[in-house]
Amino acid sequence: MIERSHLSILREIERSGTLTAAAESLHLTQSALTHAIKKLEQRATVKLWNKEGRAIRLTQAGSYLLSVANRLLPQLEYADQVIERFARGEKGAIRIGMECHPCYQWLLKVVTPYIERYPEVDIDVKQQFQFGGMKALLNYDIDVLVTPDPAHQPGVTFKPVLDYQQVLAVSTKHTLAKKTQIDPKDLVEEVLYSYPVDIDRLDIYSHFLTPAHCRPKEHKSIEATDIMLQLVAAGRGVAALPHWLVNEYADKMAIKAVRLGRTGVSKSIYLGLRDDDQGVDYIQAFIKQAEHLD
Amino acid sequence: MIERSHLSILREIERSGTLTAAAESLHLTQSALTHAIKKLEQRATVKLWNKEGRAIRLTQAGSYLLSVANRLLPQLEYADQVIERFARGEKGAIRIGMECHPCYQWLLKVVTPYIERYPEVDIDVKQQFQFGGMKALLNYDIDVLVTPDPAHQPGVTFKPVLDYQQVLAVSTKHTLAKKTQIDPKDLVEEVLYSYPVDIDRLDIYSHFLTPAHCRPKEHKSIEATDIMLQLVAAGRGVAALPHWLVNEYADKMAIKAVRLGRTGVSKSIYLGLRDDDQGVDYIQAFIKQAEHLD
DNA sequence: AGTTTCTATGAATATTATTAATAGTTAAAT
DNA sequence: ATTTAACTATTAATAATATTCATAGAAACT
Repeated sequence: MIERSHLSILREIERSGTLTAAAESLHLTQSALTHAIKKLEQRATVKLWNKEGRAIRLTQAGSYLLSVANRLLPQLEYADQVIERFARGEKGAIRIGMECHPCYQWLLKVVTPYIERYPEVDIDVKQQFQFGGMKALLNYDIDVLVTPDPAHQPGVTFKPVLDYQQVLAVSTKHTLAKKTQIDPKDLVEEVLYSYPVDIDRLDIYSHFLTPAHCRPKEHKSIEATDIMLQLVAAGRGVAALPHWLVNEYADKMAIKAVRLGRTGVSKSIYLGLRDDDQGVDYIQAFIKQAEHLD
Repeated sequence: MIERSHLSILREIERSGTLTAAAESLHLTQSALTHAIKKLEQRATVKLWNKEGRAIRLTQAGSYLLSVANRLLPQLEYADQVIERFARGEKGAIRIGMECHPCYQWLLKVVTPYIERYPEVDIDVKQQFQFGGMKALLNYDIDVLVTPDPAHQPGVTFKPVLDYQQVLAVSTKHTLAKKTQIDPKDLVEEVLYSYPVDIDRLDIYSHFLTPAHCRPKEHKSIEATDIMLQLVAAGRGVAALPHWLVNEYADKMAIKAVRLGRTGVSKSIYLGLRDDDQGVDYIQAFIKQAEHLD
């Protein structure tokens, strides 16, 4: 069994030419090195060096092993380095699962500064899960779950990272644009756009319309935020979205954000992660980055 | 420092799924394995596995190391095999130095059966040495020296492998072809062909002409045996060569071998090798092959 | 609940690696 | 030819490491 130490010895003896010098740079005594090569040759039952006086010269078998050493040692040394970076929490991968459509815009603001500080951490964002975000997390398909609905579950911890108001995005020319607040009944004659998710997971229903027993004239779902807001700007309908998202688009499009109800609809975004990963540096750093972004 | 054993552990745990089973196939107790992975993780200060109940699952760092294991272990295992073959004397290389021009034909007859029995041994034949064959041997430029002149030197041993008569090759139409033996004075009117080496290393001089104070009318040197014998067949001259070599060509060409002097000129070919290599199986086998070829 | 299977742990032991001390070689220097 | 300095080998002692034993604690299965 060729061990790493054997390869190191081969390489170092060849590099330095004498056992004494090689022992020195291997942080061994000359005696230890002599013992080591003796044992190696005995176990392999093959001579690796011919000793001529004090000169030492590789046999054919030794030359072969030296070539193995020169090929494999650098790879092992690189692996050491990589593991060290893992250990220092510098290296890794975060697979982020998104269970919250508009959060993508927000996530970008977290990720952008993060990847500058942790260039060795790979970021991967997934938006589709076969059995829901929580399952994906528990099944190690993702490492961080971005969601507005924290579900309690042993082994997973959620942290709120963003509080915001859900507002109604309307065209600046829309009659509702003049109001300071929207009442549920204001929407009964409107076309409402939303992302394609279940109605009971839409806050505009669960926290606003349904309690008031109202519903919009029509409800259309659409995936892309840009297009949704284009349609809103064109007066084709309204959409309930985070205020920061609407404000961002308000510069470029003829849209406006109006508060929902008298007190507004408050929401939070949570990051969920496995307790396993609590101690992982670069994940901690990611959470921190997200928390300090209000 | 990632050791080979660590990589083996990584791979085996992943392969078998449980520590107990992995320990078994690593020829360890479960306890030893548990201790080993604990120590590994401690030294690297990085978790390589997450234990969930009795299930075990690689962390990112662990997955990385596993990929290293899958890449490097096969190479180490192959190296083990190669070293074993070296140890059994099956594998190696013989660099043969030729100091004897006509011996090349003879060498072929040794090498041909040899390489069938030792397919893993590389054969290399060198004909030119900067400082002579002995120096080449001592300097590890060659491993075996084929020579008619064994020179005593500590560290090198010569073995005779072929005894033969040096004969005169003449055209079948030549007047000398009718003689049963050649006298030195027969050559004073002849053109003598030889290989391009020093005259004092040519037996026809040292053992035949010079003792009789004779010399040929003309002496021409030529490298290629075939062409030399073509010229002899054409009656352009005569050449002193081993009898077996002349006999071999006598089938195809109009040449004949005639004994030199009353008793003939006897020669031997020797194989020289370093005492170092005395114990090397495949070299021993080569010598044997050469010896049993008379 | 009981049983089996797996993992973790501490202490004892066995194995292996390393050293110190020293003698023996070799090559170079005088 | 002797001396010196540098290197290698060897033995016995010691240190470091790996492995086991015995056992307890979890988790999965019946």
